[in-house]
Amino acid sequence: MPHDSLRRFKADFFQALAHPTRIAIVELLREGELSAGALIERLGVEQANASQHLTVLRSKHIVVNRKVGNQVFYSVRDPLITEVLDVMRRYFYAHLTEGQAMLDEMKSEAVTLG
Amino acid sequence: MPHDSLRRFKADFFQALAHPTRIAIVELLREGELSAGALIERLGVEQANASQHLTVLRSKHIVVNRKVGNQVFYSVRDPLITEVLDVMRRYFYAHLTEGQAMLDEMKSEAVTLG
DNA sequence: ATCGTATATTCGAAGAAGCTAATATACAAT
DNA sequence: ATTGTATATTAGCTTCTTCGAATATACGAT
Repeated sequence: MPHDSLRRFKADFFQALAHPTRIAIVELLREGELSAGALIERLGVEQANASQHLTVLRSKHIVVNRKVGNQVFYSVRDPLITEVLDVMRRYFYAHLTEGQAMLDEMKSEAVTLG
Repeated sequence: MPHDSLRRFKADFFQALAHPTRIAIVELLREGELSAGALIERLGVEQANASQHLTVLRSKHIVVNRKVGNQVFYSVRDPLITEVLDVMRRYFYAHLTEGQAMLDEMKSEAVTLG
């Protein structure tokens, strides 16, 4: 099959986003960088677990980090990623009759994110 | 954590695309519907395997199918999905210094897909 | 040097996803 | 009714993912 290594690359990217916590991380970083600690607090998951998810996102170059003293600040590497999620938002919105509970969440999210 | 079921939904969607063969399927269906047989031939994978991947895409409503006699024709359900992949293409193109072999593939793919 | 805080890594268990081979279903044609 | 073709499903195995608990590293403060 041609284009195969390219498709592996694409699949890896999708795989990186294929977890609710990792989506939450990217969405939290929407407005700018946050420390690992701040992320963990907002995510409400185990420290080790969050760190593992950050490792996944880092390894696929979806987020980047910089160290400041004791802390590590994360941010999304490329605004295109946020844009991808925005296009997807339209998609999800168009098809959310397939899960009514989420529609309500979606509306309040719309208020938050504009 | 709020928005969580929505994020599960999104994650499921990404998960559905997190495999090279399934990406290939969606890309093959770009120009219109194809029978399962035609897909399998172009994919060059085991019949059962392709069928399983189609089941995954169907279960996440990414593709739909219609039966015609003996055959089953698949198509992408919503053009937005193709659009998502197009935005991603820009993303991949912007970051493909991380895998040089793919850049060449990408260029020939650009010829094919315009 | 020691202690505390922030973050990362490793390990082992549990579950999910993927593959192939085999079997099943559905329809067409004879 | 039987046979052939197209597609789907199941079973068993292997590999990948995720998690929490424990441990390690890095840095700052005392």
